[in-house]
Amino acid sequence: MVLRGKPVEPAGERGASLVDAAYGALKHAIRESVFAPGYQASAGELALRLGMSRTPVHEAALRLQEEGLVRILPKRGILICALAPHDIAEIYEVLIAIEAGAAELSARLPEAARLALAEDLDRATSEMGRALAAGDLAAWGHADEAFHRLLVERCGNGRFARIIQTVNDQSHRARMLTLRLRPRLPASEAEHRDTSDAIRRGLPGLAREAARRHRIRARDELLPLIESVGLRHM
Amino acid sequence: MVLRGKPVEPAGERGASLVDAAYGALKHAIRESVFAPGYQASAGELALRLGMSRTPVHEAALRLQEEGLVRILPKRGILICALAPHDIAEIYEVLIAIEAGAAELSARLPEAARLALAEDLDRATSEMGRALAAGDLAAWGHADEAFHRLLVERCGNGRFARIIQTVNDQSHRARMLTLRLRPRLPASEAEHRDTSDAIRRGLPGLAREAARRHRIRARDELLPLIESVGLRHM
DNA sequence: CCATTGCAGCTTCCATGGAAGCTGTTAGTC
DNA sequence: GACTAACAGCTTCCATGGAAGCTGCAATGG
Repeated sequence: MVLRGKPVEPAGERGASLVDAAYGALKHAIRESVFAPGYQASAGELALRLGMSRTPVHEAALRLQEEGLVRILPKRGILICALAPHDIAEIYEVLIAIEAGAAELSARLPEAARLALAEDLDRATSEMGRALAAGDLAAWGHADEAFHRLLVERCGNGRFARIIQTVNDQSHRARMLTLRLRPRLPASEAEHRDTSDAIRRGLPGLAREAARRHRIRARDELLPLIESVGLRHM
Repeated sequence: MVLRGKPVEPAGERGASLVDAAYGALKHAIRESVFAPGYQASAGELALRLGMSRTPVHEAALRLQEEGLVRILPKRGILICALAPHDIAEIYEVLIAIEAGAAELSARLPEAARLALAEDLDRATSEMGRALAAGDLAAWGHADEAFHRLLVERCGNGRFARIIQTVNDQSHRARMLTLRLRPRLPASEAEHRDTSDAIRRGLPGLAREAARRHRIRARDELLPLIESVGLRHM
């Protein structure tokens, strides 16, 4: 067995279970492209890097496979999955459907929760504006991510949050790549305000349409870009 | 270790892997209520029933936990998850959002695929009518299930199909229970026709709204029923 | 030169046993 | 009688080793 890289960060030991540690470390490594897509690892090698035996690594790989981040090739190894443009298109469809639903649900929350949520959403949107003015793309990305995460995590439907979490894990690498490609970043801000306003005012239909339009526009802007750049996988 | 029941069917051996066999057998057993919700099993007991060792059972349990069918309680055992009315509400929100998206996508398919799909959808709907006339509730349920499965499996987005598969696995037991409770089964038929017609004619907006209305009505009819019957979990 | 076969080296798959943790009960103490 | 502590019996968690399978290369036969 040959080690082809540096040891992977053991990732904070938060879950006390070795499986959780391996899961977190591997997921982090994949998200941050420590392992490039297409890389084929073996459980033994990863176990050595993480300082544990093969069993917890294998179980973590099963969880990651369930989420679509890796594929376990029987008797051959663990393959880091690549994303094709087609996958990005599918993922956007999921975002459109679920976030629209989440916005609608949010607009039906009790008034106090609605107002607090709209407040927090606006805070994230303002942060995007500041980051854009400062030319800080990374900060803009984080604030945008915060907005969308708030929307699904506070809408009251845990299954929505879970679904979004899964596709976000898959598409995180793509987002990092495309952040630099996108024109018209400012347009997002106005659409975010439309969404949070509708939530604040308790208008489910309007909130749903605003969230929907936002994601549809982003998709229609991004997909051609990806195709034109000729990214076959990422 | 005490055996509290008959052996579980080994379930067809389709995957050649013991993990797949265990996964299929356990999932089937849960869906068909061989294991009641709240039942707490141990990996050792299940392994004995399935005629294999604890490892593949444990790995199957991990997959089932990822899908929300069981919870693995550290050092205590495998708990079959129960569904509360709140979960049914969440699941219906997912169905509303995803199936509406699937209907829209289906209406955007190339004409040949659209026509073939609409044809198959109508066949399932007709089967529902026949079953209802014959008073065969089980057959009605199967045909209804076929309609909704066709809709998401043929829309072209594999992630939609996967999400629906997951929530269906969770809610299958509830569906079996509530089939007997529902009034106005015939209403479903007309709404199914609305959806398939819009798909046939290639009208995405109409298809989306038809699918959406159908699931919303079913939810608004079903949830109060469940609450009134006082089902705490199922 | 090309096709086939055999083999070496890798991998996962699965069984098994020891370690450690949780729960409920029982014995002991105030 | 009420409360605490220890323990027995259960469980999962994790390490490890043997078995079996896949791949690519080298040797062999045409």
